[in-house]
Amino acid sequence: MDLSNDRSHCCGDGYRSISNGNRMITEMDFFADGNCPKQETKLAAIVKTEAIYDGVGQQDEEDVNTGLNLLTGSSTSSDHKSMVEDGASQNKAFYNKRKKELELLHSKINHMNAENQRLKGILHQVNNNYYILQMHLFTLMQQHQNQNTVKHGAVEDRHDEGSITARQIMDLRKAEMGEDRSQSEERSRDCPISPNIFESMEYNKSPMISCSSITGVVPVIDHLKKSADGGIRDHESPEEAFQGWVPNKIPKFDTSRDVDDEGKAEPLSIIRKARVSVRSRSESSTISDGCQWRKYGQKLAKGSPCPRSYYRCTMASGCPVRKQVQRCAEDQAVLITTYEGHHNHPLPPAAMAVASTTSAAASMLLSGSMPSPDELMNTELLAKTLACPPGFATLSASAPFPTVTLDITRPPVPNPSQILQGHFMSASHVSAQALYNKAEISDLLNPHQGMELPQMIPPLANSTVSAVTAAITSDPNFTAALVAAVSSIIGNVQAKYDQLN
DNA sequence: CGACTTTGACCCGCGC
DNA sequence: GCGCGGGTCAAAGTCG
Repeated sequence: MDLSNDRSHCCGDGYRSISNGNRMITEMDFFADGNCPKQETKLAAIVKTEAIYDGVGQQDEEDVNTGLNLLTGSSTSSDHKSMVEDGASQNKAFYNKRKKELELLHSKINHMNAENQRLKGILHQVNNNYYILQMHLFTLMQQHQNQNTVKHGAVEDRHDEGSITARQIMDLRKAEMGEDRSQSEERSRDCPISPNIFESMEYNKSPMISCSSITGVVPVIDHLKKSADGGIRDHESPEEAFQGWVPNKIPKFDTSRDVDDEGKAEPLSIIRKARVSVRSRSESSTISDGCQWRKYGQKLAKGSPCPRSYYRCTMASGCPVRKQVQRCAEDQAVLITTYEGHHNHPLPPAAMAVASTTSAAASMLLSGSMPSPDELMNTELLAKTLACPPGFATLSASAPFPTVTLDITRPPVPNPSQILQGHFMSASHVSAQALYNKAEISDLLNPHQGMELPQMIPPLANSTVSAVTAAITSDPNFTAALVAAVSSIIGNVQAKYDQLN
């Protein structure tokens, strides 16, 4: 570019930019100050910087090396000095190039951060909508239940509808016992189920220990509860939000959690105390359910020669989940493991397999989508619902809390895939037969794997059980299956909602 | 030495 | 009010 013919630009603002497609060429006119050097330096002072437009568009405004000697005003400098300055100019050009690349990356990072923030906003919005829907659902269910209580009374209502929710059970008992508000609060641990409902229950024939764990479904219901209260309370920490196991001493000091504004017992509080008991045959003292447990106590329960062990989950500090392990008095080969509470941490796949089983059983009890307990006791529809053999699942009310017992010590049924599906993926779409087949193969390859795993599947050997668990947890569809299972549980609530409308 | 188990003591709810 | 039983705590013991 011949600047000799461009003097008209020299005394302007000193800068001139030429846009050329995606390339921005900037010229800097060092003669702009009006103090034009002599004619022999007319070739000096051309500065070109090139910046690549990245869409965001930042024009370079930086110190640049002119590559020329602007100070001497003479072309008679020594050759040595010229060589040194040439090297310096190359270094500076390299530095400038790196700096531009850094700025380009910085620009891209900013762009990605902006996108990340946008996605976070969308996620937040979706979550909010989800919580609002949950709140609406629970409010409708509560209104519906209150109307039925006023019109018909809880007992008649139960028969009229052919179904009963956990809340209805609890309210029924309160109505029968005539509890006042303070009593309700003080007796937050009381059995919510009327004893006469379950007088003929199978529990009396096969004693079970009184504690258990529900993982998976309870957080959802807990959230319903919180939503109905107008959202998560400000004072609630994340740990409190996930609180599942309520130690005996805590309700005494914090019964407000279970009592609403009207002083009625919180309908869903009992849900957190629902329990799932698993009866299985095991030689070891405990069953391996994928979680880490720490024993914190042992008692010799009255009426049983076998001590009862108490464990707490140690996979995360403050995890409220407890389990009790006790051998059956009648058949000491049977190990009864009872879970209560829900984990406040992610579960490993192996634990999720068991958790999904207990969750499915608990959801049948707690979601209200099942027939009345009377029907349940007589026809064991729960077992049918869970695709399990007769006698697999029973509902207990003799214990202080509603308890579902999954008896997996029963004789085999013709279709093992049905058992698999009922035990592990009661609500999933995973092909149980495929899992069974995979398990059989795995069993042949590794017959002694995981001998301490729970005997979840009577028709299969212990090693096969572990193989099944491994097969499930290694299955690429496992996550999808879990999602389907949880969706099904939530779907039970949705079905109830649809039924009410 | 830390993690875990054992075990007696303690707390609390409930029935009498 | 008292005793019983279930559940939990915490110090002591055990193990790797």
